[in-house]
Amino acid sequence: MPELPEVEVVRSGVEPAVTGAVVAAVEVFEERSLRRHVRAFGSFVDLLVGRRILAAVRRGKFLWLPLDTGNALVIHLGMSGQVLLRTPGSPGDRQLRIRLHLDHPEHGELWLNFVDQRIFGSMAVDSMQATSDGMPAGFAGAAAGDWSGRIPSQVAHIARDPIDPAFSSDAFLSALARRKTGIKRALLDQTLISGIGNIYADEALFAARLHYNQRADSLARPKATMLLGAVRTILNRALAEGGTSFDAQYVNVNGESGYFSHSLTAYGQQGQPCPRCGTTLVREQFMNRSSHLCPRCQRLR
DNA sequence: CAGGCTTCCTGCGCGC
DNA sequence: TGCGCGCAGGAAGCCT
Repeated sequence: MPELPEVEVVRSGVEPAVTGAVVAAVEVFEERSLRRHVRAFGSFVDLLVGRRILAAVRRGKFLWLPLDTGNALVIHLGMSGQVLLRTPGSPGDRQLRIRLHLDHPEHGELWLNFVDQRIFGSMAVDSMQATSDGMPAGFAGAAAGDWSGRIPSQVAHIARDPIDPAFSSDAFLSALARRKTGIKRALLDQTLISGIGNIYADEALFAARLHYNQRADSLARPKATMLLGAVRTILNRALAEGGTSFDAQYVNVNGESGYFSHSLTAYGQQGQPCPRCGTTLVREQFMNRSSHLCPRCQRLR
């Protein structure tokens, strides 16, 4: 469920704690949380212990911590993943899957707990490769370094997200115009545009008055441009509402970090009147998940 | 080869 | 009260 804004909250929250820290030890409590770690590349623990973390970078819903070896610790939260910072000796978090013991030159020793109920999330150490366009691989706050133009290999196929300065609106709109699939499928396709999940897809489609199954190639360019604008507006609003400080992240117990539900006008609002026309909002099954929409404002054309 | 379906997962809430 | 089922959905991988 974490989408771009929630992952960015995690990134900005852990950034001060991990940047410059050395990994002193690693505990893996759940092997399935390493599903995306390629064992042939080396032992997850061995590739981390003794290494210094250089930054915290995000593209879409993917987060990675570049290491002084040139590799990166790749983190994906999946459906239910959380990254929690803890004082050493703290009582164990429920569903704790992996723990990193960090030694930070300023903050001292701390634990980075990877908690994940459904185990759709994962951690992996991966090699890095140059970005195909030579631009910074993702968002890293104000930080920059040799790692900036490099991306973990297993993230290389993920498209840039719409709030990335290097995101090409033109290329996206052109690709959209060639897609024969439904517009919601396209929005959720992380190789086309990243960072959008079920919740913000529904929000953006509501704002743009589009039915989830409207074919992507049927949208006139101005309509597609308007939809992209709606996506950006919604993601930026959630980002503004989700800002969490280092201290807040440190003590955050539930760590769910958002779902900024007060700003949702479509998702989960079935049965409520449409804010535009008063028609009752509905929930429909689509792609094995639910879509929330106004049957009057968002008609299939 | 684009498109789309299946699979992986656990906790919670609901109905009987 | 307790059991079992349905539901939540990100993304890899497979099939058509």
